[in-house]
Amino acid sequence: MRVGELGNRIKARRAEQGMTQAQLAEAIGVTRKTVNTVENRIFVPSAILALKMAQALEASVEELFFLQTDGGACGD
Amino acid sequence: MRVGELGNRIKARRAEQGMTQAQLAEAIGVTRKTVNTVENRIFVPSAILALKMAQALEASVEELFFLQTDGGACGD
DNA sequence: CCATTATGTAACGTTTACGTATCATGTAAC
DNA sequence: GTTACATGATACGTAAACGTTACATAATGG
Repeated sequence: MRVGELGNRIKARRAEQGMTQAQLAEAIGVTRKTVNTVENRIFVPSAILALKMAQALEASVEELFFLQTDGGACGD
Repeated sequence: MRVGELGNRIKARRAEQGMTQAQLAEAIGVTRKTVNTVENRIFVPSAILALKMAQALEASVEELFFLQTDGGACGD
């Protein structure tokens, strides 16, 4: 599975802010599953969700999410 | 209809860069319809598309897209 | 008037985001 | 061992993103 086009630094930013997945989910009005699956790159979030996550984690969208060429050799 | 949560400045940025919808679409690898419908807020783009559009238009995602409270009184 | 270009929009189909609910795992405290 | 918390992951369903194709419209220029 795995998305492969969109990388993110959600987990790291969350840790820096001392937030759990559940707290982040609550802060932006989605379920914990949504935070979890985006964080683990099961699916690509909408622009709205990306903006909200960035806002809640006090980062820019570009700091939190980034496109990746998906060369392949990168062990997850 | 209308999304109502996500505003954008795609048209203005496109004009500044002198790009048509078709050119922008080609630049980011989607159809013109996709550019058109996102620009006119028919639907919310994915984070990938938002990042690519921002990149192609030399803007940040936050410059190009923004959350709106949808108060209503704000004429587009 | 006719051709071209940029844009808006609609129908139809496939894929996928996201919610709800649930279970499994690892860790820490008791 | 069990209670609690944080995380990972699944099955199922609905709604929406996005592609393809096509047509309508305005603005421009021959």
